[in-house]
Amino acid sequence: MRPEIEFSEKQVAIIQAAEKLFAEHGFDGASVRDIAQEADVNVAMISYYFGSKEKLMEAVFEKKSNATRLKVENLIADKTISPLQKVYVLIDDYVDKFIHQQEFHKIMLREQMINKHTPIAALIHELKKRNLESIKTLIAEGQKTGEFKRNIDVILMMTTMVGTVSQMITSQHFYKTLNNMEHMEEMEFQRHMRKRLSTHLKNLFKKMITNE
Amino acid sequence: MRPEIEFSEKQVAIIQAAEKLFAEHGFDGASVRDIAQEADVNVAMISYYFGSKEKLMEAVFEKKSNATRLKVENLIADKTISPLQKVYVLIDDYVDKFIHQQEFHKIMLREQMINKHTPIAALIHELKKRNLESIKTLIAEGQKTGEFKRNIDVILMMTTMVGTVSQMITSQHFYKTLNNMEHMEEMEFQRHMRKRLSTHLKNLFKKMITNE
DNA sequence: CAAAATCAATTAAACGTTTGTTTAGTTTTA
DNA sequence: TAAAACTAAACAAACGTTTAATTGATTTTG
Repeated sequence: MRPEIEFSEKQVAIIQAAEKLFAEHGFDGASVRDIAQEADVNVAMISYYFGSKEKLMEAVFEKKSNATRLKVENLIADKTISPLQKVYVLIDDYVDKFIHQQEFHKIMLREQMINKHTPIAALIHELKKRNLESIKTLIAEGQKTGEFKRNIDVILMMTTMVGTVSQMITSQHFYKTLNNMEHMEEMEFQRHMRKRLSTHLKNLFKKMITNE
Repeated sequence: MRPEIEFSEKQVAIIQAAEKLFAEHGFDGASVRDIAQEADVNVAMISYYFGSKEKLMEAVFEKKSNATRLKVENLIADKTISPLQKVYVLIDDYVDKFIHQQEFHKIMLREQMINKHTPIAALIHELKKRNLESIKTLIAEGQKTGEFKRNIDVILMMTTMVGTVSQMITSQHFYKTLNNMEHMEEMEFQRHMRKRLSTHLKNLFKKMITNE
């Protein structure tokens, strides 16, 4: 296990600025000069503290992935709701998170697209593996109670969930013009997308995993 | 309708080189110098003939999208197979194309991720809209024969198909290590992926669109 | 018909910009 | 006073694009 690293005030400012600008403009789109300006810090401080832009990205990602991991593990451990309800919460959480942090998730998608084994790809890998394990135990739980059927392909099930949401976000401009929603307020459109994605995925998952 | 443009020998060489290198290294990853070398042509010829790297990409994309459009339209018009079989063929074709031209499809994904209304995004947009129309008529056909049920959300259905395949390709390295397949031959792994994706999507679609 | 002019094709080289990073100092802190 | 924090400036590499000159072929002209 990695020891927790203490960050100074300026380091935190840099990480926050990076998180914001990476999320808004992507990894390549946010230059170190932009980030330094946003954090009100000299450009050289980024290399000084983090070594490189890439390492800075790792720090940002590590911060975010810890939160995600905890949330999923707490959901699985919850004894007050049924396995199917947990799956529904999982879907809603994922849809919400992706919609509200679109640009940041796009960075993750881009990073996974590269075949290179970058440190960031390794971190994403680690997070996904952990979450997949949690979800497998959740499915097993549902199978024990008889709610879920046998022979569920959990990996492809998750691939479909992540893929559907990603694709929806990725092609949202296409979706907008297709439904004459260009004029719609951004917030309203996000609510619409959230609802429609959630409904679609819950229907899909119910058919995939339950006995009728 | 756009008039067909005649390309000289060198222009064709450039387009082919670009198609190859874009597919192997992505848009940013393939420099104009690399492309010029591959086509055995001076760097300046790219700007001279196509105006810019971006415009070159448009030419490459346009060439490819014509083939796709024709294939889908021919499938829909086929009177020898049932609507459900057509959907299955559609799935297989899409899975195959994506698997065999992974890097090129990644370019399309990246291009759609950018919110900017680039000319390439517009071309993708156009192609997708056309294909979506074809598929809607296919679904309507199946509904008329009673094979398919009413109230099918075609847009989200396609989002799930495209998204699932994209996500599988995008995270294939993760998938490999998860199943201890790092050692597997690339061709064999592709066959495996193709089969598993195809099966999963056909199951999914059958449940989504048919009455039982 | 041959010479001259015109135009597209082609080239090597340079341009201008942007990028992440490093250097060589200076200031602050302990 | 020594180490850490911080800075302005320069650096080096890569990129897409443009320039200016040359070649080759085709057309115009005398």
